[in-house]
Amino acid sequence: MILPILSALADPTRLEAIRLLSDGGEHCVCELMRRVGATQSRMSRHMQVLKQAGLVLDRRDAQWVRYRVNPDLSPEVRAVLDAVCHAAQSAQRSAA
Amino acid sequence: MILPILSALADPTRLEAIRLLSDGGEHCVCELMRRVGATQSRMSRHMQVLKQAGLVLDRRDAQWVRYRVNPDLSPEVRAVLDAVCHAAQSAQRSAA
DNA sequence: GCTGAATATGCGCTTATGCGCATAAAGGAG
DNA sequence: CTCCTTTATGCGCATAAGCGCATATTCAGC
Repeated sequence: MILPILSALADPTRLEAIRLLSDGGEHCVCELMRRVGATQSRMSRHMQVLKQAGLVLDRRDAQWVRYRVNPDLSPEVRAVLDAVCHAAQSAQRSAA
Repeated sequence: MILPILSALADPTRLEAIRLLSDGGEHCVCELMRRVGATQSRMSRHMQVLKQAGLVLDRRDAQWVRYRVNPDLSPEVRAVLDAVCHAAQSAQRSAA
């Protein structure tokens, strides 16, 4: 279903987080919270929401938890994510 | 900004409504409410949200108000909308 | 085992969201 | 002017969402 996906993306903290993850790499919570400007608990909870929506996967690595975009997204959902990230990027560019 | 767009789309009633409008035509509130299965006030309010987000335009025609997808959406937003509608349609197809 | 860093979670609070109900407003028909 | 249809809106309510704070949990290093 696309609705939980949209709900998950419709939040500034989560949108920024998944935009950062869209470089294809893995990023831990502490890095995301620094770059997004969120507190620890807030960042953690938002990542849970993205995970629950199936948009991201996490992996324990020592004391860190590395998040990445779910590589097995359906083509349809993938297209939505790409379009959203592109639109977010364009908006940011024109604001700069 | 893409965030209000996503918030507007992240609701079942609104998503279904804009999916119906995505045939490119104009549709009045009474038709939308029937096809979506919503009460009148609910439908009216949801259409206001879509309008506020810039996704749709409305036009008074006698006692009806005809809604249509905003033809002047930026290409980026248009791409998001298309991807979302396509994903919603696919989900519906596989559920049938 | 102890300490510190990284992450998750329980709790209470505040605000936003969606709803129904009733009513107002706008316009056509007689 | 009156009545009917269509649409919008004020109001109150119930629930969801997001937040900070404190605390629990997990793991590495000593």
